[in-house]
Amino acid sequence: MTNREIAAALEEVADLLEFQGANPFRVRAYRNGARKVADASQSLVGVVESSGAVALTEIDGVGKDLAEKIAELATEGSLAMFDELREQVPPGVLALMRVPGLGPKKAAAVHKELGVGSLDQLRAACEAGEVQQLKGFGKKTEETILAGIDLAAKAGERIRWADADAVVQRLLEHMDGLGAIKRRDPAGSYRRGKETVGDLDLLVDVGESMDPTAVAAVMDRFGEFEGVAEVIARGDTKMSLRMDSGLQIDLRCVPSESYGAALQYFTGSKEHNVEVRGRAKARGLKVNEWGVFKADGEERVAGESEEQVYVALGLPLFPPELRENRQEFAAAEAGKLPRLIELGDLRGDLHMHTSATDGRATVREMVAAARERGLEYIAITDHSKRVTMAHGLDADRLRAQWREIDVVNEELTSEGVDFRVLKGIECDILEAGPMDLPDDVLAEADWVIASLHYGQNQPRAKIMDRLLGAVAHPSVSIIAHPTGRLIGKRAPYDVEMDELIAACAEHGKCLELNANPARLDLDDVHCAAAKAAGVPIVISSDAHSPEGLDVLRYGVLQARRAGLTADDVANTSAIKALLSRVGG
DNA sequence: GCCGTTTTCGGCCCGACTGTTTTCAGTCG
Repeated sequence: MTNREIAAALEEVADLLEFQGANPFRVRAYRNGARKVADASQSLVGVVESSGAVALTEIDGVGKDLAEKIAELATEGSLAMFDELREQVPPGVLALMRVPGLGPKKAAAVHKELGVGSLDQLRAACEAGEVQQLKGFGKKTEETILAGIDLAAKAGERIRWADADAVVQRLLEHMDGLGAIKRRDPAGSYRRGKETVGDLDLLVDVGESMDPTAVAAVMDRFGEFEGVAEVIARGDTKMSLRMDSGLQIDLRCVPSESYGAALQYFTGSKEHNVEVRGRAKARGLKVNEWGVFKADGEERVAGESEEQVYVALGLPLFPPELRENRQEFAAAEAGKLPRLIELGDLRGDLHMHTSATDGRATVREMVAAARERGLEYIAITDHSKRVTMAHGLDADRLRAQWREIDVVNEELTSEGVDFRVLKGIECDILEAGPMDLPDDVLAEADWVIASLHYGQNQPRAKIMDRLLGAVAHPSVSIIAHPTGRLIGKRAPYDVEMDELIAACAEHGKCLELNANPARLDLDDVHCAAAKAAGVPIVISSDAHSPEGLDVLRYGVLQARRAGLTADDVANTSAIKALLSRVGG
């Protein structure tokens, strides 16, 4: 089983236990375990095979029990306790808990009292007016549930960060200019730069005192945002909207003295905050969204700025991208919190296409676009001939393009421009294993990307043969979009990432972090694993047009989540250093 | 189910909002 599959199983165990009314802390332990498994950079099957179940207890939050259950999943592919739980809880009941407003208690009630075991039955029971008769339920609750059933399909659907960003920018533009707003920041998983975002949070500083008039003005303006379908809730400080698209946006208004605490709190992650609060408690302090307080009284120790909040707890101001309770607390204690890479650190872009294949611009136009964006070098890497739909290049057309690149480089040199174009190719790894172009052609290239576009559904052994063969090829510099996943659309191909990373380390090859917002491949966990193995990451745009270069920032955000510094990313180097570091 | 700078037992983050309630449970983040 993959780590992801093991994590999904543990997560479902937690759901089932929660439905049964189990000890909430036991439920939390399973959820926490699921997250740790999903975040693990090594394949846990491999860990269990080489070191046994006991090695898993090294993972923080995994004790003897969970270690044995994870090992059982890893070696057997199933878990006896999981199967028993599934027998006790009818299938379909878990879907009930995904209806907004229906948590484990209410879901259990409708199941126990009314025999409801599916969304269809729940709808029927609501429409028959049976649900409002239950103790603790009423007419309003029934209506909420009925509306929630329709939302259940959409709910849980996360949007890409880049799409969330578009909404955020529109929202900020809509809100800005209102005098009642002193400061404002989008928070939540958007601020942490997660590759997908479930809902949006906007935090607003309404001034020294929570002037009700100011709050009302902010909330009124918020409610007038274009595309609002409904106001879900509106209280004294908090308001929630649902957009036509189904996206939920939460607004929180806080006084200036609490703004930093609120920003810290609403940025999350939940797991990071649990740790923060636990640490506060150990220091005799209490943290909530209003500030840091002495545990025994009302005295506020911090709250105005986020930095003050962390400092009061003896912690550094963590970059939002690292706030996942993965390694950040340990790194901070060791004084090894990384200085994360920034967009300005990138000096080149090593993956892009031109109109010779499926791109829209010429080599010269791509050079101009890259120079406008402050880059010092690019590699032109069009598709190879196997990619017939894109009119991929054969050896002759490729060599013709390289002659053109020679001319462009000579022009740049004669104009005194410090910019260089590398002669590259995105060469397919054919279904049977070999590269799509002859070795002597690849040997002439400055930069060879190896990619897998066909036979993506092959079994793991075959996929790995192809990838490892490419890594060992003397002319190959890098594996592009190593898992092939498209976020929310296409599953990754069956890659044993540990093995691929180890091979890259052995042969001195790079792995790509493809910055296309639909790909972001490698993901943050795998990037961190590559870093740990000393494998350089290359952040690439895979641009098919001049504007396509602008996606680099999404890749940088993902790299930051992985804890990457400029040194971990090869294309932060000047051209000479790059080529001496990673061949070509 | 996990964990230990007062602990191997007894804790485990904290508050807003809603609805069904006259003081609180459930849900959400």
